[in-house]
Amino acid sequence: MTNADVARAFDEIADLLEIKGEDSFRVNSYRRVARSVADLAGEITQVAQRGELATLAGVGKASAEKIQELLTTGRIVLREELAREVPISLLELRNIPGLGPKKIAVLWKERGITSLDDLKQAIADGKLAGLKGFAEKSIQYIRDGLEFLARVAGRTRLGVAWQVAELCRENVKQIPGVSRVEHAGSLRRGQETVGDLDLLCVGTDGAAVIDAFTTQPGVTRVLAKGDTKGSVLLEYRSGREIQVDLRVVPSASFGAAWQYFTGSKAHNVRLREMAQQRGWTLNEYALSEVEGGKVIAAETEPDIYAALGLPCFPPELREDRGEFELQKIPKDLLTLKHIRGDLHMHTTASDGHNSAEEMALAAKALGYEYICVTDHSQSSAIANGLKPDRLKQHIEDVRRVAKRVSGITIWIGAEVDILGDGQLDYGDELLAELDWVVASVHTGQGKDIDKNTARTLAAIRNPYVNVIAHPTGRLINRRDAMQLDIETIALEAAATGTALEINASTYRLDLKDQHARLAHQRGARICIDCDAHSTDQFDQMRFGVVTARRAGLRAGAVLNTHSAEDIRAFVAAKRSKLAQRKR
DNA sequence: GCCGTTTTCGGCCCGACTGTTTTCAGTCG
Repeated sequence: MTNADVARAFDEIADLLEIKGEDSFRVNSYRRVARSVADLAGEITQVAQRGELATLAGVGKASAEKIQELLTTGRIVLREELAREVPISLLELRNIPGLGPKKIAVLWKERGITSLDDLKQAIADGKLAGLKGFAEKSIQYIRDGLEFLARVAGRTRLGVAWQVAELCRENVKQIPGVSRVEHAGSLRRGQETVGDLDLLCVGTDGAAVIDAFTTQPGVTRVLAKGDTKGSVLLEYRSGREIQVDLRVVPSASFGAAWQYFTGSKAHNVRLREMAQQRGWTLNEYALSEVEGGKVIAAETEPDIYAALGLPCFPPELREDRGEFELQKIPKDLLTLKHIRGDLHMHTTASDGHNSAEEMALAAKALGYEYICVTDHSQSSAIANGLKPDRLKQHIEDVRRVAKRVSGITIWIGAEVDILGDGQLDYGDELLAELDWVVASVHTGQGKDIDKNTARTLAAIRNPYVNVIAHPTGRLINRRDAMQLDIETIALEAAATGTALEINASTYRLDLKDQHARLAHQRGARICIDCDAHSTDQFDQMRFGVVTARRAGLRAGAVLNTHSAEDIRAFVAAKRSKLAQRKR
């Protein structure tokens, strides 16, 4: 049973209670438990074994018992009782924009609708006529929503969302009277996927700005349009749409609005509670006194946080995952500027699109001090992996490039497959000729957590392996992470002097934020790499950095913020240490 | 259902927009 399974069960209970019309505070407490478990870096099963369930935020005695019940029996009696009262298939309807628990309850109780198909049929048959709260416009809205669901499945990857948001920002900047435009929402917080895009702007004539916004190229539907807020569906690629919201706010309250719309929701709830304790209220316009409405702070985010006695949290940390316990934000929290090189990339020798020289020149142009070329090993046949003789030739080729290109250190390494039994795809003698070795699992990711963990541990113990790349192997929106005991892996990585990667490809972002945080806490060094297959993919480093910031990593914790000398020393230390151990 | 340097009971964040409303409920973020 995974953390996600447990979280889903609690979310379902919350959904069912909500449709049933249960007290919203009770509903919220189940959602809180779901989020707490989903955010957990370790395994919920292990927390349960240690008897520490009730120490999780939002988990009290009753919830702890239900988690335990789920882990031992595979079911929660309350959930099954609810499922007997409320058809579980009703939950599908929650994905339709505009349908919340109340309206779903009406559809169910008044018309016997229990599923998406029921709903489509009822609309087609005109059965919703005369239903309270469902006039013609609402029905059309639901019709559109059903279509939207069919077209847009799920959340958009950060990398894609970022590009669309930048385009949108440029469009809004061009609107007359607009003096400032910023990203907000989960995009600004650097979440790995985003549901919609939030933009914030200062403009002289709100209605005119929203008017221009809702008629920009690519808009397929206007969801809302007022004097200060507009919401549209934007087609950014044929058949792919994303919702974009724009708010127009006064410059004097920009900070309050930016803070508010950046979220996260949970972070803001905590903040407003703190305001309340001081007799203040916080909304998107200002932090102000409840009595009389005197404004305490509004213009900038730091003003607002400072008034509440808090440091101005970087957006990436605003998730209510413990940031409020921080006294101050470390000055050296990782930024893109700290990154001095990239140690995982591919060239035309395997499945990349550029030569080693082209990659080196592109990296040099970014100001990098070093790179390592790491093409695929022989088992990755689809990726044109190198057999030993080809690798030997490749080593010579890259060494020649290294001599030819000045101003950047060019190392030769390999991304070596970790085979099913934990053995590596090249023998130690060949690995010893490389400057740096990336090891990763590409095939046979099974369901057995112990097996997966043992396989990776075996690779970590090889004296030549310097980093485990994309440790869980997930592909966002495509393939789940392989079950892995990250804590054990991190401890062994720390003990052996092996780094764990944050793969910055926006398909991966692996380790993810919470895993990176745990790995760092257990002493493992983190290395952030783009896994670039072409020169333009170096720009994904920003997303790796954002992920590291969400993990709270300071520059020093990340290996490739250090000098080339330090990297060499890191490699040498492991080789000599494990060689001694063998003796 | 959770939680507590004002509390073990009584609270639990806030506003815009929409549609169907004669004054507001529901949804959303």
